[in-house]
Amino acid sequence: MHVTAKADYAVRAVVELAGSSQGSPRKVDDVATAQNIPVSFLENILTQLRSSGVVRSQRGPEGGYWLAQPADELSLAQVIRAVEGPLVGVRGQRPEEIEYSGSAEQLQQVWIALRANLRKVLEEVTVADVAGGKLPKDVLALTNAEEAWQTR
Amino acid sequence: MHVTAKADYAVRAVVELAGSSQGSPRKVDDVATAQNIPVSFLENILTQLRSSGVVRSQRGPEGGYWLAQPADELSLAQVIRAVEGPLVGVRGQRPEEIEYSGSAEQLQQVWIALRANLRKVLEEVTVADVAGGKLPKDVLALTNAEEAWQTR
DNA sequence: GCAAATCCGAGTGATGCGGTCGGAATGGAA
DNA sequence: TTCCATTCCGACCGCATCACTCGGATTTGC
Repeated sequence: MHVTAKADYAVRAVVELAGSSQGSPRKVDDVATAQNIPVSFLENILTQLRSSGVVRSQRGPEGGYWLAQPADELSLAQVIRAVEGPLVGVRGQRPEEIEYSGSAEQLQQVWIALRANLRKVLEEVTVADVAGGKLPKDVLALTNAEEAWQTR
Repeated sequence: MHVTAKADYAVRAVVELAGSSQGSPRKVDDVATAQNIPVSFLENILTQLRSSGVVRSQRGPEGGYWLAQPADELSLAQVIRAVEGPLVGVRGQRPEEIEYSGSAEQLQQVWIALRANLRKVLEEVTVADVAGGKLPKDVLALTNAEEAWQTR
């Protein structure tokens, strides 16, 4: 259950792009320094985001990157999938592919439920939500229960 | 967002233990063949589970492993934490430890919300639930929405 | 004392993570 | 047409983690 640096960077980069003026593209160096991300790694990530259709790019001077869609139509799930693949995997397989036998049979449903609850957050929250500082209220409700902040 | 083989094996092993008679301990080889887990790896895992207090053990002939607590008081979260550490990490840190600045500031709350929703499943489902094939109804509700089984 | 089991730590091959680097292609301006 | 800023692309690299294995040492029951 680990969010990689790449996924974290990807989301932050996209959020940063959402905060820019729509007219002109944003340079990699800009985004990198704004979000404190290693430049050449970010270059890498943005290329991946482009080939997944999340961002567009322009070469040459005055070039750079911008969002391919309006920020309020782009979910965090889309961004993360673009760089990490499937949201959740169990031993490298998707939850619906794995099979258990015997007393652990119900386990598959647990993983499915897990993924469903992950999606509830990541599919709903858009890049615009994060950039604008206004998360959906049911997501916010999850963070308000103070036990949510406890370590365990 | 990846569930490792170790975590999967740990849960299955514990579920298998829950399905045994309470009187006598269960041998590693038994559990391994029942759940199709590599024996020496499982040995490893059970040792970890024991040092976390999830299972107890007995050495010598007639020895083996059994649950340290009633199966209906043991959550999947406890088992997973015993072998994997914290349930969710972002770039190796816990969600409440990381700090963002600028336009990505709200991201921390997203990760917190994510974890909260993960916990909703893993803290609630007990080993007894899985072994008995009766998951809590709100967890089951998550799997009933047919979109839960879709790939995306 | 013997045999059956757990205990324990070290080791191992493959894979992925978190980047870096060197150029090639592209586009705008002079 | 010639710079030069920028993206594009693939290769590479060190390190950690993953998924295991192995060889004994220790405990326990008979």
